[in-house]
Amino acid sequence: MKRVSLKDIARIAGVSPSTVSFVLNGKAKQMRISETLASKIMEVAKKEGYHPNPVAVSLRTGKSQILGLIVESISGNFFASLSRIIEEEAARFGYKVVYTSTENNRQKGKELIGMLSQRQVDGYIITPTPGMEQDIKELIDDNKPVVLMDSYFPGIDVPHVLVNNYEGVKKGMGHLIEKGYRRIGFVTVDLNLVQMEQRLQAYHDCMEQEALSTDNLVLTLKYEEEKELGIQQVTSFIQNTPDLEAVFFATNYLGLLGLESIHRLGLKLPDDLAMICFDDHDVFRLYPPGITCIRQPAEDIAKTALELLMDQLGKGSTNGETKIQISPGLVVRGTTEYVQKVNK
Amino acid sequence: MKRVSLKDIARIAGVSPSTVSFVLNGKAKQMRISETLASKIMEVAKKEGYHPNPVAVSLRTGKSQILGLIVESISGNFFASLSRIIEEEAARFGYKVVYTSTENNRQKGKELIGMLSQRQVDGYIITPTPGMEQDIKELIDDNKPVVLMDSYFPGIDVPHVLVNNYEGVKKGMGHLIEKGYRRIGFVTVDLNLVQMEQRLQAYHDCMEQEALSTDNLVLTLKYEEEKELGIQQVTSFIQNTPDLEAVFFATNYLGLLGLESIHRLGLKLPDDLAMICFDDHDVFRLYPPGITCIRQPAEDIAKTALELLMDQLGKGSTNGETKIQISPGLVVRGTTEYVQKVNK
DNA sequence: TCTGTTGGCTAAAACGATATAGTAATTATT
DNA sequence: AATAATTACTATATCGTTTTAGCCAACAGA
Repeated sequence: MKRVSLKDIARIAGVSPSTVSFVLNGKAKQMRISETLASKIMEVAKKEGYHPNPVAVSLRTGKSQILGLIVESISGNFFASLSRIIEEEAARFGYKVVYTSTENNRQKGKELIGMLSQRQVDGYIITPTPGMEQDIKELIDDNKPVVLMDSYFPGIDVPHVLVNNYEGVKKGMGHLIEKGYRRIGFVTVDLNLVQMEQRLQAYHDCMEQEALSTDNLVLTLKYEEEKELGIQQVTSFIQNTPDLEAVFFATNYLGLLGLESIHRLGLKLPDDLAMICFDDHDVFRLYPPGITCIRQPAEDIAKTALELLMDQLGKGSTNGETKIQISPGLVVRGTTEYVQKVNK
Repeated sequence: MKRVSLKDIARIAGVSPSTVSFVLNGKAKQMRISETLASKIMEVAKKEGYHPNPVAVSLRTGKSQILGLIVESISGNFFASLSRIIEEEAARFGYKVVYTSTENNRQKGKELIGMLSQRQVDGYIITPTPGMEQDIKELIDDNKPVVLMDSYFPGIDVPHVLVNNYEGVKKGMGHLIEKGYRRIGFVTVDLNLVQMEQRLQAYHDCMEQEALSTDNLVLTLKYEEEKELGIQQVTSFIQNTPDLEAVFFATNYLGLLGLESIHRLGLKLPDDLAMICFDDHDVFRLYPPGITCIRQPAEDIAKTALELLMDQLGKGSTNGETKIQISPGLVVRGTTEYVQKVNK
């Protein structure tokens, strides 16, 4: 059951290791190895069940055929499906994917560094968190192929793909307003990331456009906070905001907190309160009456991210564009379907 | 920004690479390198920011310090938390973890082989699916360290850790019966795995013990089936089973199907039907009135699995036992709390 | 003085591949 | 006929480590 090495099959075929290497790497004619010998070598290799040792290849070539995927959280089905698609796509290009998540070990950016510093990967797909800016800068200074997903840093020039956050919120707000809601609250988090800013900005713009006040209608939670504390803050926000008709949650995590809060307050969706959330979640589909949300097209994002990375790795279909925003979809469910509100 | 190699720091320190290697691997006194030289080398290494190239180490030693984790599905929070804990624990022993899931590429067992065949990992933690038996046999014949998680093959002698499925169902059934439910259905899947058999067996035993019939009360879905088809089957099962009072779902995936079915039938939990599920899920906690379930102690399972693996890798706290079953917990939520039923 | 031991290090061969620079034999060019 | 060019391969260095076997002093024993 011993692994056969290239040397082994060279010995068996009665040729030199170099020859075997050339043949097996498809450089047979380029190195003008005769057809007969080439096919003989192929045969031997197949018969002996030869598989190159990727570690040796990696050491020699400096390439690992591995991509590093750094997500915020492996659980959460947005990232889960992202990962799955990326894995599939990467496989088509002959790459494997290794995952790390920043949420797990709370050192966030630092865990990333650990991963980065071993430099074995050929490219990075990263969903950035605030602490990472410096590390990412280092990566690109180092000429490592990097693609940012789901967010980006305005200060650094690096390829990225994310959903059009502004458009997403605008769609959601348009829907709420069309349904007759006017007193619309917005719950967000103090994450210093562009996508969060864009979402909030879109909210403000939409409200302003309708000449609606946003005073005391925005709740900003702290990122590093306990879940329970978040729930309490949302609860009191809902409770203490007069005439609140609808709440827009800026992330699905916030939406889940909101669900707990609403549950505790004994409010009925959407009769007592309408809700909409940026980003979908299993729970939103199942939790009656279904939570209306802005859905990020995971498949598009993942595929695009991989394309951008492959471009950098020289396997690209280079269409040139490196900063891509993808249109999100509005998924209307029960929490915005209270008919009475329309006529109010 | 170039990587510094061991050779570099040897040159800088004015010694041979061997000496550096010895010092850096803590073999200084064993190889009787003088204290002064040793500390000088350490200093240089630190100053130059030396990190050994894991690829080279791996090639030379044949060890990668990487563990392969093969789960059924990366999404699903049972596996998500398993992975997280395993990653943490592995780090304490100096191992990294790479994930693969069998669900993603539907070739299941075959995807595994791809992973296995590259043999770069030092050990395997696997949640087995039916097709894998042969592959796992090969692994252990090959003397690779393997631990099975969440299930095992009675035919092969390999360390494993899983929840005590029999006990789990028994707990759940005991709870239902205590609450007064008698017409209890059981929804399972035709997966040919011990844990599924044990769950079903426990159900039958419990019913028999109470002298209750199980005729037409068991629904077995096909594993490879479309989700929608599953929902339809569960729906018609619930609809066509007279006097059905409660349903025990054998996995959380089935429970989710059940939830959809119940939702579509417009039944109210637990008034119209009680439900309990093996294995917890985010949705079960949030979906009103909360789904009662049997919870697998993910942390215990993960830690134990890693211990078993470390035993095989010679870093063990070897207590000898290699086949471990862990007691599950009963999490009572709203779906089994319909007070009227008790007095029925 | 010669041999034996020990201390303190280094040379060099792996690990399994790839890629550059040859080499020997044949064929083409002038 | 002598040189150049081509064909069909091979020798060898290299990637960055680890590890076995040695080497050279210095010192001890006889």
